[in-house]
Amino acid sequence: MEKFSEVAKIFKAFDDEKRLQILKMLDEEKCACVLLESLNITQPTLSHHMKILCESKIVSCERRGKWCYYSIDKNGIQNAIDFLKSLQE
Amino acid sequence: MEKFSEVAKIFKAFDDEKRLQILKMLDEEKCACVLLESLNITQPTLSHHMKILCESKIVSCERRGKWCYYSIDKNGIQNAIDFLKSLQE
DNA sequence: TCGACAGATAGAAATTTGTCAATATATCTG
DNA sequence: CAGATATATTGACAAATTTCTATCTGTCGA
Repeated sequence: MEKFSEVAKIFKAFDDEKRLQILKMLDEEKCACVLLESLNITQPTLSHHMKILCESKIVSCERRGKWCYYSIDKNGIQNAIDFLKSLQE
Repeated sequence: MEKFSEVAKIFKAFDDEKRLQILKMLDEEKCACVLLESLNITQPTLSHHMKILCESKIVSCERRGKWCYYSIDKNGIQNAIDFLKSLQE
C-alpha cells in the first residue's frame, strides 16, 4: 500500500522549471552560491527550492563551514524511477 | 538542449494525489465512468485530471461511442524515466 | 567579541491549481 | 428529431505555490 501523498511530494521536486534547471546543474556537487550566480532568482528563492529538493530526498546537502554543498541523491531519484516503472507493468 | 517547461509539465502529472490514484487504477484500460465511481470527486474534476494526464502524454484516451477509455501510455512514462535517468549519470 | 558573509525564515503579493455547480457538447436510442 | 447519458467546458472560489523584501541565524577571521 503506497502513500500517494508522499509520492506526489517527491514528484513536486520535478514539476518546476527552476528546480529542473537546478537539478541539471547538479551533475557535480555545487555550492549554493554557484547555483545562485547562474539562476536568475534571489537567494531566498533558491533557498526555498533547495528545501523542497532536499525534503523530497532528490538532493542532499552537506554544510562545510559557511557553505552548503548540494548534490544529486541518486537513491532518491531511483525511488522516483521505480514508482514510474511500477506504472508500466 | 531541453525545454524545462515541457519536462515540468510532464512531471505535474505525478504531483497530485488524485492523479496518482488514477494512474494506479489504470493498470488496465478503464472507462471514465469506472474511475469516477472509485474516486471521491465530481465528474468535472475527473475530466480536469484526465486532461492533464493526457496532455502530458502519460495517459491516452480512446473514445468508443459515448465512453472514453483511458490507459497508461508506457512511452510517455518512459520519457519521464529517461529524464530521471539522465540526472543520475 | 565583533564585523562580514552564507544561508534560512517570515510575511506579503501575485499566480497557479484543485474543486465544485452549472452548462455545453457529443453520441446513442427510440 | 427528442430524450437520455457520458464527457468537456466555463466560471467562481479556496488553497497552495512562487517570488520578493526584510530580517534572523550561524560561522569564520581579525
